[in-house]
Amino acid sequence: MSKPKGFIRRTKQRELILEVLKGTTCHPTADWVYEKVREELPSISLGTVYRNLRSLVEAGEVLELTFGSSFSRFDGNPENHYHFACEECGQVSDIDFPLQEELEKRVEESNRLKVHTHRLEFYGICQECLNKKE
Amino acid sequence: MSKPKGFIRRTKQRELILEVLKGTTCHPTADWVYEKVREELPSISLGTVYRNLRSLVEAGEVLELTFGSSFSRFDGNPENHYHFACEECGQVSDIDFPLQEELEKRVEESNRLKVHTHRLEFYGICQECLNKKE
DNA sequence: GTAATTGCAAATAATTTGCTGGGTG
DNA sequence: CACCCAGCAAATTATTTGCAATTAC
Repeated sequence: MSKPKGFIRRTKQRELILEVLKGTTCHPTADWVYEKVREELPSISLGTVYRNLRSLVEAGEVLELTFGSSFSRFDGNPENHYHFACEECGQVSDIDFPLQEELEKRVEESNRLKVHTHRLEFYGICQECLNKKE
Repeated sequence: MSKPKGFIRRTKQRELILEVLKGTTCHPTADWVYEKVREELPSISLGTVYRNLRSLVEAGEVLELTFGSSFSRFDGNPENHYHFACEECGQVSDIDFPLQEELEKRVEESNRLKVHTHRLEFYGICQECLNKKE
């Protein structure tokens, strides 16, 4: 019991991946990281990059942001509103929360860009799953 | 030039898809919509569902939310912070904006659930792309 | 030594696309 | 009757996984 359960061994590959991530302000895709690390360590495989990114995210050392189109969910209400995603059962539900229009204005003021819309969502455990747990 | 450019023809398939979406509070995946519409119209194909969802989103009649894992971007900073995604060039950048911790509390209070974290991002045109346009 | 980790390649999973015939405006 | 759109299947894209060899601790 000396090693914590999710013990992560330190390898050249993992160190390089983390170094690349810490050393860039762009928010790279897995593939970009792969190409970058390959400059140092040409033999690394894409699978290794994916596996390490996953474990780094699980270890809380790296943030993952999902964009793009996969695993989309659709909502018949086209007005902007906010969502809650349960980390336990995967359900996504609308939440009753007023639209924060002023956030967009504040972002436009402090950063020089044009905001069209924003997306806000919360992650946690839904009521049903909370009930099941006790 | 009488018809608007992105003219959308009305078909049985599209009507059914929209009806299914408007008639549910869950936030279905494309596949769920497919199964549901198939109860009415067994001959519909999954490709048609995808194509229609896409055009409905483009027409602004439906919201698309992306969850899950595809097209992830990674961030070496594991602290929660907010992002801006440029709809023109696709770049994702950090924005300088204070963390709104109190949002989580407010959601927990008005809805009975446990919030672990939240995600807030803004979409629009970045400064560089704005400059290019004029 | 042993268990985590690697590289490689094949497998998945969600979504998109080419084609050809059919239905809408 | 032109052209958008359907169905079908094959193609893409991002990501995951099985396996045998390797390496960190």
